[in-house]
Amino acid sequence: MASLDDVAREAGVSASTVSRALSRPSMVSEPTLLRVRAAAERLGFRANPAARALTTGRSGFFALLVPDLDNPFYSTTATAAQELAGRSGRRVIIAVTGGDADREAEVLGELESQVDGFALQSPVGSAADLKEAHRRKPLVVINRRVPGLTSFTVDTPGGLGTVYDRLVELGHRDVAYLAGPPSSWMDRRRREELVEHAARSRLRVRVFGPVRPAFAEGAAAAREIVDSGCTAMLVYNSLLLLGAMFEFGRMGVRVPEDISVAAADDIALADLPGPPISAVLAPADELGRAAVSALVEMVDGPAGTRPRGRRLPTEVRITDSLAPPRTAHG
Amino acid sequence: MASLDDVAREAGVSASTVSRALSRPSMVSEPTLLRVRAAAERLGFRANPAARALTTGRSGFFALLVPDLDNPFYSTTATAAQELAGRSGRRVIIAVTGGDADREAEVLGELESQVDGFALQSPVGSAADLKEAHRRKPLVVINRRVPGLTSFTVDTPGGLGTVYDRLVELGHRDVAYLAGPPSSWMDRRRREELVEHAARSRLRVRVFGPVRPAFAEGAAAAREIVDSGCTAMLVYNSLLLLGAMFEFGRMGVRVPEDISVAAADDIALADLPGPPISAVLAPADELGRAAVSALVEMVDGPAGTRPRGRRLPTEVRITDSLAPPRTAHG
DNA sequence: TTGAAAGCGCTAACAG
DNA sequence: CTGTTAGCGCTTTCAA
Repeated sequence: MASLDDVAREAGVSASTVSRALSRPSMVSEPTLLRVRAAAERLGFRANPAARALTTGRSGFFALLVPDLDNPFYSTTATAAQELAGRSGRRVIIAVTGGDADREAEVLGELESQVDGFALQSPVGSAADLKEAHRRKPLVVINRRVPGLTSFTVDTPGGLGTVYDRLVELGHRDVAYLAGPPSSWMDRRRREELVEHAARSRLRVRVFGPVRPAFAEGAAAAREIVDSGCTAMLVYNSLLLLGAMFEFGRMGVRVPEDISVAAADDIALADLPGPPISAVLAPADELGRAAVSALVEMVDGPAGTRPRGRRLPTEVRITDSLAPPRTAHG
Repeated sequence: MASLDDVAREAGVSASTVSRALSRPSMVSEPTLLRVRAAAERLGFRANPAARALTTGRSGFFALLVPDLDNPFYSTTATAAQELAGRSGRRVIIAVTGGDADREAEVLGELESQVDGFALQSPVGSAADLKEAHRRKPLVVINRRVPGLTSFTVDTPGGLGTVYDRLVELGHRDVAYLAGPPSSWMDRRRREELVEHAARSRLRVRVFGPVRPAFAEGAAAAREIVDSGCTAMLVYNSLLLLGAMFEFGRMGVRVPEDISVAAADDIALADLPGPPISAVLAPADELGRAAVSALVEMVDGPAGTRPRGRRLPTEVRITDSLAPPRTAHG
């Protein structure tokens, strides 16, 4: 593997000139620049990242902590984050925490010296712990709002509100909500919104779950929800909804004739054949990109830079998967 | 952040002694060891990975290249690989290639100087390119067999054979195979097996697809398969099968009364309510762990060590999702 | 068993 | 604009 010195020799300049030419081209004269580049090219030079990290104190890595990779919402965020980071020559280390607070803290500690910043997807640790971690390294939070930290969330509760309104309009009174993991900040927010809506309308909401956001869990909950007599079902995420609808199919329960359905995100719901399903569309990829941009700002900007977080808007897709309740037909 | 020197001062020894105590404890006397450990503990010392990498030439990172993270088979492999690597203080960098050969090569190049070895999940590059990459860094292949490289595969074709046999026994003659991505080596192997089986029995096999292994694609293919008159359906993976069954539910097609089904892996099929579904169970997590162990061997062993690859056995689960064809009933 | 010293490959003052 | 000089924090001979 060619080193900086090899390139310097090849180009007939000093090592520092090569270093400058390659990382701050504007500090070098045109002809030198070209000569260095040519030499580097010829030798197939690639800067040793460890050496660079040692001098600069920056590794070029960001860590993205995710509860799991099976949830397509997370894997979408992760893929997008990685893609954007790659454009500026950085890499994203994805670490799976299992949604466990201890594991999360552990990973944070282990990675602290290896990365330039952290993005935490739906972290479960206490706000105090997260802020403490942020004192040591730039850190942004995804899918949860932590005062004092740059947070990126999606306005899913607002979107759900729109869906509730539509259900009221259609004449539903008994609505099921199939809840996601209890440790999820977003699920809490969604339930709050739901309770609020229920309070100011004739809507009765029955909460089912909480469950892990997996296909099989949605399927497992389907019968109970149907038996409860609810005429509409809102679901924590699309994976659960698909699972529930899968079971509806086997049970002979029809959508929307027998039950109206909508989910809180639409990963995997897209491109489904047949009539589209109502959903609150959350830009999972946008979330990943926003987190990375913020981290880049924090790392490149003056120390202590703390970019504003954002709440990304959702798109509410209301389709014929919402219909008047059976009893309302007569 | 405390450095080795800080610990040395705190413990009243030299930096080299601290280094030895922490990485090769047997080279240090008992009392010194204890003193050093205590000092390190007190200061919360963590070795700077960049410095260590610079001297040793090893980063402690492995790279795992995966086509995508949405496929639960891959995310399972990745999670297991990461978990096992963590136990020996190593990390796995997951890089998403999109199943694109150019991207795969690019990532291989970019990461070459950052990692100690590569694990390639279902790589699409030519065997020559993979071998070339292996000359530069330890490399193992998952889900594809490349002569001359340590490869870990699963005997899914063999498992599928068992399923075919059962279908023949039950009296099926027209079987559908919903194929996965054409670039997939495993899909090719499965189709070969299928053709072979068809040749030596009365089984007629119709191939549908190829499709991306996604839920929606399975759903999209369902109608065509039913309309084809096939009485049984084998599917590239469980995600596709779930999608197809989802659509069957909406169409009123019953399993197994109207069509028998089985899939080539069972991620996401497990824990489903109702009667279990026939599947060739592939140990995705075992694959990830095998790859990491092999890499560890290669890195720790003498240069040029090349552990034997393995073909992991599958478990064939045959259930009532396979039944005699409708026409056979009379 | 321990310490001193050199050096991994790069960047960043500091002169010139 | 370019070269010289010091390290970054660790591991590893080599001597003691």
